Amino acid sequence: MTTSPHNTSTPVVEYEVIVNSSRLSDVLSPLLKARVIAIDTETTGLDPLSDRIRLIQIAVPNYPVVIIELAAISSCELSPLKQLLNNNAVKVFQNGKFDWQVLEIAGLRPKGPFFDVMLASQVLHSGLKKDRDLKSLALEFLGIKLDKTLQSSDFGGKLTNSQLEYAALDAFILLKLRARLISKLRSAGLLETAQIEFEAMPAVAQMELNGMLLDAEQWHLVSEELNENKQTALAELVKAGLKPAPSAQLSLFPEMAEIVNPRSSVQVLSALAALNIPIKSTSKSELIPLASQYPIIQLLLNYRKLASLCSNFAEALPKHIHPITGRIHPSYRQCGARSGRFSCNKPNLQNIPRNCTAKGMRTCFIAAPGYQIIKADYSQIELRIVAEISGDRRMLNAYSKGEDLHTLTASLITGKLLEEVTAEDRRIAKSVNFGLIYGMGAAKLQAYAEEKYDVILTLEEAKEFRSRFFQAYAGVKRWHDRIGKTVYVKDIKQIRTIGGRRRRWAKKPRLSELLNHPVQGTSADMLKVAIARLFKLLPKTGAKLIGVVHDEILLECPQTTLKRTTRILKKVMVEAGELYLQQVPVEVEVKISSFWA
DNA sequence: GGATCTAGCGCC
DNA sequence: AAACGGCGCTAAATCC
Repeated sequence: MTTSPHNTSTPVVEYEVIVNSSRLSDVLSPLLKARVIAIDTETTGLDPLSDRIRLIQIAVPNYPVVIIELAAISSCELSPLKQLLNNNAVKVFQNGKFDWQVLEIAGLRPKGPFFDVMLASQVLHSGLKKDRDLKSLALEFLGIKLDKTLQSSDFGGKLTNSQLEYAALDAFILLKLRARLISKLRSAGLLETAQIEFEAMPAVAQMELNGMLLDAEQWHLVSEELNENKQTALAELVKAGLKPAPSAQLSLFPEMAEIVNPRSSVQVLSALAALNIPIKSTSKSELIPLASQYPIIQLLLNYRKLASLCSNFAEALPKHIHPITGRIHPSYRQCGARSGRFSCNKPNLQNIPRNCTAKGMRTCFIAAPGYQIIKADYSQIELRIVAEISGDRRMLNAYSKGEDLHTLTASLITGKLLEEVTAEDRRIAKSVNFGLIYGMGAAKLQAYAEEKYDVILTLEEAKEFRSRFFQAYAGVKRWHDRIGKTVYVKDIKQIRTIGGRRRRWAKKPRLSELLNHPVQGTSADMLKVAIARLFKLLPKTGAKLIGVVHDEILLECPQTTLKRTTRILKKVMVEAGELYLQQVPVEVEVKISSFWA
């Protein structure tokens, strides 16, 4: 076998194909003693809910790879396999989330501890652009060239020898990769971070299978409301005088000359120029300051927002309802963001609008009959982490006394007493707090406050609030200065969270990125630890993990266990937070409802 | 004509 | 001296 890092030829792997149950038992029994087993599956497709396993490949050091033709074994004779998947050996996967899902559905749920070579490599070079498919990993870490042309070949019919060789090699290579990755992770101080990922993996896999239930009728009503509003907005826009600028090209097609597409920045730019409204771009930040002066600008912003809501959400989501389960099963990538945060797609349920219609879009996600949705989120977690990392005395003090930090900031930047702070002052303070912790400048703060919090500040006010913020929170200022030196003096290109999760940069990072990672990443670490622990505790409650949104966990819980489940959820989340926050209390807010509240 | 990039929207 | 960060999706624009 040729697997030295310098030899780039594809190694040849011994294997045996198992097509009957008596041989299955014989072949698997010596493997039961192994400490580490690598597992790969070949399936009839990529949807765990509708496709099936064709092959299960199992690789153990010093044994030929076992390739099990699953269909050839009757389900009552799978016990040797179940025994192996359920023992205490480390199970090595590439993108184990998928294998876990197909095995779970086949009644073959594997038991940890797990090692996922994809997650391990993502933890290792988080922030750098690297491919994470098995072929790339084999080449990068082992110097082995894999031929993946067979991966997309048809595993549904009669299998060729080269398909079997490919399948065997895929499993075998995982053992080599794990060994190499462990030593890389250890020397980078990333074993603990990788462990968090591995333990969260089955929770994520189960969460995807669980999915969320969308009330299609309510959704339809919301869509209609939005669509009507959009049509009205368009009519108003035309009435206000949005029409194409005269141009030679359009005059050739008079029937097109009457309509401007408000979503086309090119057309809008020339149309507004014809109305003598001077803009360089059609971006929101450029338009907002002009909205009070020109009514048409406000109408344009209004239309664009509605059009985007219609196409992005109203029309898109129902297409994702799964024909088998009737639920929406998005895909979560646990190392999707460079910070260690989750990303979510197909569809992205992490950016469903909150308050865009009378009824709301999130409220259309409902619990199944007999269930309720429990939503729990970490309270102001990023600010708490900033307090912990910066060691700012005033922030630490405020949080330890259970004070409201936004009100405190409002008092500090306006000079008012705490009890004199108005709702408006507090909104200003929120924008100041969230904006300035990562070093936002005064001009951007001004725009940000208006866009997100409906607060109008002059540039002078924004400057003043900015300087008062850093005076009031001198520890935060010192933290910024300290990290700033590491960029500009020490030229560092990596930084870590409290738990040690690393982010790297290929080129010089921006200060704001260096400030951000330890905060966002620590919050992600907490969430992952929490869902990993929940995965072990939830089965006895009958509750299911159905979603995560950065600092929020969503469970669908039987009515009968609501109290107990809520207690467990809260406890697990607080304890996960306390692993990282020593100086700041961790608070979790819970809401229970029949829908996503 | 299809693939890719950009702008602008949503979320934490 | 100046500086928010992290995502995904759709439609329009642009590239090849």
